[in-house]
Amino acid sequence: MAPVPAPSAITSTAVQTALEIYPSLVVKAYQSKIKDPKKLKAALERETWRFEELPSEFVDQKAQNGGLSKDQVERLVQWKITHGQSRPFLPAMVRRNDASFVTEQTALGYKTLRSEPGPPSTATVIAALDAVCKLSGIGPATGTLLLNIFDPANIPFFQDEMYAWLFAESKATKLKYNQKEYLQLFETVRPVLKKLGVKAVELEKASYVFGHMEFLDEQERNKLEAAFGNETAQDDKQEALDEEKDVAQHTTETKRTTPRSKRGLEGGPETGLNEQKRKKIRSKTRKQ
DNA sequence: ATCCAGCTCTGGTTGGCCAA
DNA sequence: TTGGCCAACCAGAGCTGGAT
Repeated sequence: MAPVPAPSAITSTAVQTALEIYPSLVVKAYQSKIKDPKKLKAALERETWRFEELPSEFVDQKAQNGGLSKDQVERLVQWKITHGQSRPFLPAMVRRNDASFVTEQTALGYKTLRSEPGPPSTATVIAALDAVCKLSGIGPATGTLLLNIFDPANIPFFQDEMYAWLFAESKATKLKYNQKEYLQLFETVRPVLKKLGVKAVELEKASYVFGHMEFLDEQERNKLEAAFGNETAQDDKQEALDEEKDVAQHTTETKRTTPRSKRGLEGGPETGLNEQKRKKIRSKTRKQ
């Protein structure tokens, strides 16, 4: 299989082909990791909900300057951990948030995005991300998913597959899923979206296909390879190098992983280290 | 062969700690 | 006070092995 072209060398043909392949690839990817038929069905329903039903039901909420409901956020988190790496504790953490606080903070994040006409600047995205990351269980990775619901055209979801494709050289390095890494991704994706005239959510799906090519059948593989062949690589490679230099400069200016303002917001008898440690001890005792 | 309890694996989020 | 690093923590899915 031919290697996936670099982001600066990718063509809209390749992205469109990946988008055509995406629905069947998702089914195969889910089948590979979910053995229970009922859970598989639920996961595929969530997949449809996230990309088709939620955007339409969110139209009204957006028009009323509203945020996401707690139920919607919980379901998105559930989708995220099925779609990507399993993080079973995340739903429980998100569940701890007060329903009104969830709507409040997502609305605040969206208000920040709305304050700027056109595609949001890096500073605006950081500010919006800070707002949604005030929620328990929502870090930069999940936070970008919430922002992506508001602006699927310009704000990419921090997805493993996308990062791996954008920064192929970083494969050996373990992702920290912090704001710094997301800003790297954001800055790199922006020119690609502009050049190809595609939405961030479409590039998200395409990169998922690029990251799971082991699930392609022969026909799909050939189709994608043919699409890769359309690339105009030479001119773009220098551009890619220049972009990478720019990104390196930007990342030296980024902020801390977790906003300090968020620290200490948690509390109460059900949260915090002591409770976690008690649970750990209980768990260990049970195992003995 | 089947069932089921217990074990292991997983990595994003959080908060403690230290340096500047 | 802020930034950066890093270990602790979470619990469901899948796996394993003993019991029937």
